[in-house]
Amino acid sequence: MRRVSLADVAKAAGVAKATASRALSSRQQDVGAATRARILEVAADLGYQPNRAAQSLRTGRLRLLAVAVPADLRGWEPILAGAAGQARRRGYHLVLHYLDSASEDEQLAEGLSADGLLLIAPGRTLRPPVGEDGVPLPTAVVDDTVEHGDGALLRTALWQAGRTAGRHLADQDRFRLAVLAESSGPVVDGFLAACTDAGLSAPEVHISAPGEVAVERVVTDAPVDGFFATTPALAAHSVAGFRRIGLTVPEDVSVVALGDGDLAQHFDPPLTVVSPPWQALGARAVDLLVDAIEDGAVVPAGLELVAELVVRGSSVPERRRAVARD
Amino acid sequence: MRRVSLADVAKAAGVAKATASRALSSRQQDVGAATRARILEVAADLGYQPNRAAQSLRTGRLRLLAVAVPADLRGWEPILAGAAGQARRRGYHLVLHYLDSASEDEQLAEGLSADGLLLIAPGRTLRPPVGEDGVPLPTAVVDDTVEHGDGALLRTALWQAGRTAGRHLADQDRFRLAVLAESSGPVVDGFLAACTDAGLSAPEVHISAPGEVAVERVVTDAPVDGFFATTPALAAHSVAGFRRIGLTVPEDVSVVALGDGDLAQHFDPPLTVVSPPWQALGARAVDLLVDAIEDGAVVPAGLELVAELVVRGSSVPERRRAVARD
DNA sequence: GATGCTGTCGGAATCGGTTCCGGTCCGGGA
DNA sequence: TCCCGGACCGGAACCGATTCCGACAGCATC
Repeated sequence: MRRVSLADVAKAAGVAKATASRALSSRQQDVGAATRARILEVAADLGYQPNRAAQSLRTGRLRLLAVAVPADLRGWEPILAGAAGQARRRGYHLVLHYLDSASEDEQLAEGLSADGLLLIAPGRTLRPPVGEDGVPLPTAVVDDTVEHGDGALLRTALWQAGRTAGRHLADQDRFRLAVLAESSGPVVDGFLAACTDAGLSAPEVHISAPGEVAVERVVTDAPVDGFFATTPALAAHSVAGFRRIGLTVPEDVSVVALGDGDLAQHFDPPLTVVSPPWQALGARAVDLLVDAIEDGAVVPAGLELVAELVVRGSSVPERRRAVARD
Repeated sequence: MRRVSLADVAKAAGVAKATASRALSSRQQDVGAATRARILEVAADLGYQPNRAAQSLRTGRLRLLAVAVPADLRGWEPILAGAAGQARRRGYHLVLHYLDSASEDEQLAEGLSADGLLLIAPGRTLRPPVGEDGVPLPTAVVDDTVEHGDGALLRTALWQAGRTAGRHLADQDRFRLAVLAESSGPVVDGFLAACTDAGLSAPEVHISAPGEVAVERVVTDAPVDGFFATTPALAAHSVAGFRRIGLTVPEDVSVVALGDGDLAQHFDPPLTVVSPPWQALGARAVDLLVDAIEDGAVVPAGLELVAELVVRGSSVPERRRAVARD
C-alpha cells in the first residue's frame, strides 16, 4: 500500500531505474521507442507520480515561484490569476508571501524556498532577495516606484496608464483637470505628462490616504471638468460628490478611474477605466522568471505592457459616444 | 562557494551528521548540552539553512498547504491573509490553486503536491482530493454548500451570518424584509430562519447573477423597510436604487450587507455589515490542517466561527444610535 | 568485579529520483 | 575480416537531510 516509485515502474517494465527515468523525462534521446512505450504504459497503469521532493533534491530546482503581495491584496488579484495560470502551464506553483510582517521582509532577504520571486507593489526598497542557497533569485517586480539593486526588474506600465487617462480627458476637450490618488507615484506622473503634452495647465493633485475622504475637498475646490481617480472606489465617491454639488457626470465633468473593469461597469454611471493589463502582466512575469530559471535568461529591466482604455458612461455622454461609433 | 550543508556544520563542529541533526531539530534528547550549544553556534556562524527538498524527501512532508480558490478571488482575500499568517507561524507555506480550469479539478483529485488542502467556496462537489501518494488529504472546506465525501469538512458560519443580519433588521422593528443574493445558499437560509424566528412574514428573495441588475426589480417591487444584500456592491447599488425612488436610508429602509467591513465603511451612508470572520477562519483552518498533518488529529466537521455585526449608518438612524449608546 | 542501565554519540541505511560513466550490440566502412 | 561509432541501456554515485541501531563511557547495583 506504499506509493509507487520509479523503481517499481522500472521493475514492472523490466528495465533499470535509469532507463525509466530517461523515458519519463520526455526527451527522446537515449531510449528506444519500444522500451519507452512500454515504460510509459506501465507507469500509467501503476499510476506513477514522480516525487517532487526527490526531484527537487537531485536537480536543485523546487519548481516553486514565490509571490510577495502587500497586506491588502485588493486590486492585485488579476496578477495572481494570470501568474497562476501561466505557472501551472510551465510546471510551476505559486507560494504566497504576505509583506505585512517585518519577518517576511527578513525571510525574503534571508532565503526563500523558491526558484524565483514575483514581487508585487512593495512600495519600498528591499534587499535583493536570495534563494535557499544564498544566490540572488531571479526576480520580477511589479511596481514602478521601486529601486531594485541588480537590475532584474520588471516595470509595469503604470506611468503609461496614467498618461492614457490624461489623454482621454484631453480628447474630450476637458481642460480643467484634477487627479485624486492614494499616493504619488508613476500613475500621477504619467497623468501630469499627458497634461503638459496636451498643453493644459497643471492639474490639481490631491493625495488621499486610503480610507480618508479627501473627496470632499476635491469637489468643493476649484471647478473641474475632467477628473481622474486612481481607484474605482475613489472614483465612485467622487461621482457622488460631484452630484451633491449639482454637477452631472459625464456632461459637466468626465471621470476616469484606474482599475480593473468588471467591477466598475456596474456603477452608475458605468465607469470609464484605464485598465492595466494585470492578468497578462502576471503571466508574462512568470514566463520571464521561468525562462531565467531554466535557461539562465536575464529578466529584462523595462518591460511595459500597454494599459487598456475602456470608455464608458462616466467620461463621455451617450450621444457623443453614439456619434463616435459611426 | 557551494551552499553550506548539514555535513559542513557537523565537520566544523567536530561531530557526526547524526548529532548535528539531533541538535538542530530542537528536541533536547539524545545530545549533550555542551555539544548542542557548540553545534548551534557553528550553524549560526556558517549561516546554515536546512534544505527543504531533502527534509521533505526524508520525512515525507512537504510543509506545503494547497489553497484552492475560485477564479474570482474578490471577497476571499482575508481568508488568504489569515491562513498565510498562521501558516508561516507553523512553518508551512501556501501554494495557490485556481479552480477556474477543469485541469485544476483534475489535479486536485489526481494528486496534489501538498500536505493539506484549504478549499474555498468551490460551489460544487469535488472528488475527495488526494496527496502525491494517493492517500486522502486532510482538507478544510470553507463553504456551507458543499457536500464533501469523507467528513473532513470545515463549515463556515454563513448560515449564522445570514441569521444575524435578519435579527438585526427585526431588532430595528423592520418587518417587510427583502434579501438580494447572487445565489441561494446558507446565507439566505439563515436570513429566512431569522425572519420566522421573529414571527415575520416570509421576505422576498431576489437572486441576481453576478453582474446582473436585479436591483431595479427589488426596489420597484413591493415596498420594503428592511433589506439585506449578500455583497457590499449589491448593497451599494440598492441604496442608490432606493434613493432614486425617494426613499431615504436608513430612515425609510434599513440596509445590511454581508461582507468585510473596511471597504463598506466609506460608503454613503456607511454600510452596516455582517462580517464573517474570514481572517480568523483562515487561521483556524490552517491550525486544524497542521494538527491533522502532524498529529493525525481529525479535522472537525462543523466548526463555526461567529460573524461579527458592525452597525453603521445604513441600518440605524444617527439619533437612535446615539440613544442606544447611553 | 561482573552486570545492567542510562546518557551520548557515530556509522550507515534510507527516502526517490537524476545523471555520469561505461558496456554491449549492431551496422557500415576500410 | 577488423575496427569504429552510435544507439541503447544498466550500474552506481549522488543530492542532503532523518533515524535506527549499536558502541562506549560512566555509574549504580548485586
